[in-house]
Amino acid sequence: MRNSLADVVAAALRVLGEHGLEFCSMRRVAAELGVQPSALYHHVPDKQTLLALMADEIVRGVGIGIGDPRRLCVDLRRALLAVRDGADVVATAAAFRLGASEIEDRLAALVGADGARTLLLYTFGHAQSTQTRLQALAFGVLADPAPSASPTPLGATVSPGSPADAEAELDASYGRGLDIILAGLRASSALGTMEDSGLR
Amino acid sequence: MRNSLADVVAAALRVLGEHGLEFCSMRRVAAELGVQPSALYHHVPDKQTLLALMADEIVRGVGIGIGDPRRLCVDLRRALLAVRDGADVVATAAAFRLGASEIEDRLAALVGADGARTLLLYTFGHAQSTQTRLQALAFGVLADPAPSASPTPLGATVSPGSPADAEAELDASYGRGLDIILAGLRASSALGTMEDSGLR
DNA sequence: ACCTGAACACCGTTCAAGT
DNA sequence: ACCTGAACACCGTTCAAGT
Repeated sequence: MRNSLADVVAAALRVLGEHGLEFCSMRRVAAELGVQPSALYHHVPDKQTLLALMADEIVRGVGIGIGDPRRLCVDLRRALLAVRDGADVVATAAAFRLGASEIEDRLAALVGADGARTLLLYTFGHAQSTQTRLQALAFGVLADPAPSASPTPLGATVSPGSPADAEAELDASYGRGLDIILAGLRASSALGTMEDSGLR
Repeated sequence: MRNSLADVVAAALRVLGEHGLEFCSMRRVAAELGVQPSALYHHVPDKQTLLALMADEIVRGVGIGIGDPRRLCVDLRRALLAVRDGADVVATAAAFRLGASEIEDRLAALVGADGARTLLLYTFGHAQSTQTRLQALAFGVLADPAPSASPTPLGATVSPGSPADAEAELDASYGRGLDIILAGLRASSALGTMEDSGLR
């Protein structure tokens, strides 16, 4: 045997990390393996399936042994941001396989199905926004050298300041939104609407 | 003159509605106008810009004269779901132009910047999930004729039941998540953390 | 089991040239 | 101002054939 399915997924993640989702084509993954494009179809039925396997790998081991919903979300976000365009890959795959994820089940056990869904969608959306924004910043697309009437970016309450601490502000922004949702879950469970658990 | 920018955007929205985002290529939009692909580049610098203009059109007029954050979100969701793949188009464009949207500004005036961001990301994410899911249902991909150990779909607390009322359950699912976030905003503003307004 | 080689039906974008 | 025609450098996927 020459390449296994795991080799293909690993190569795809390498291409993703080095070139981004836009250039993570079947042909480039094949080239990364030193193989013809058609060879990939021996391991995987189509590109969508390969992306789903990559998503599984990206979130593998997230929140193991974490019983606190807030820390679980923060850990998921960390995993999404750890690889280039990771949030996009996982969010797209999750849109098809929603409910099939282990993370959602664990979150649902802590805060209920509605709370889990709300937390996950928020976490995916914010992580996607974060990666898009940081990448644009790195490319200088959002250089914004006119500090006069700059529109307030989503997630930044004040002006972005130096490019380096934009990430810190995005982290804080995520945390504040997370706290809003968790406060809402506490309020709802206090009203007896939800199964109350894990919200101390 | 033969075609205006507005004609191009209108044609693109027609292609989107009839064939979906996957097949909404520059070449197909050109064919819809009876024109060569290269002709589009007289009106628009690239495809990304065209998608952004389509997004603007999809959300145009959303929440006009609506002072209640909940109704504003519901109205936005209605607009996203009104056109095929509308949530995808708007969410992708919004990821680049976050904060530049009028809707976000209006929402921010009602519930603060953090609340606005949280509500928007949740609304985009849930609408994307809804459209993906309903389309898969229509194609029979999620036919799921084995009612035994079916995994619980994200957004469905119970089994999907008949295909027709899946949409109603998704609407209700969206509403419950929305109420969680709004309850969190009320709790936070009661703590004096947020500027309190519009949350009665 | 894993891969090659060749093909099919597409993409986005550029650019000289036409009217 | 708006468009054509032709080209460039790509896509995902299929399929017979090789080892």
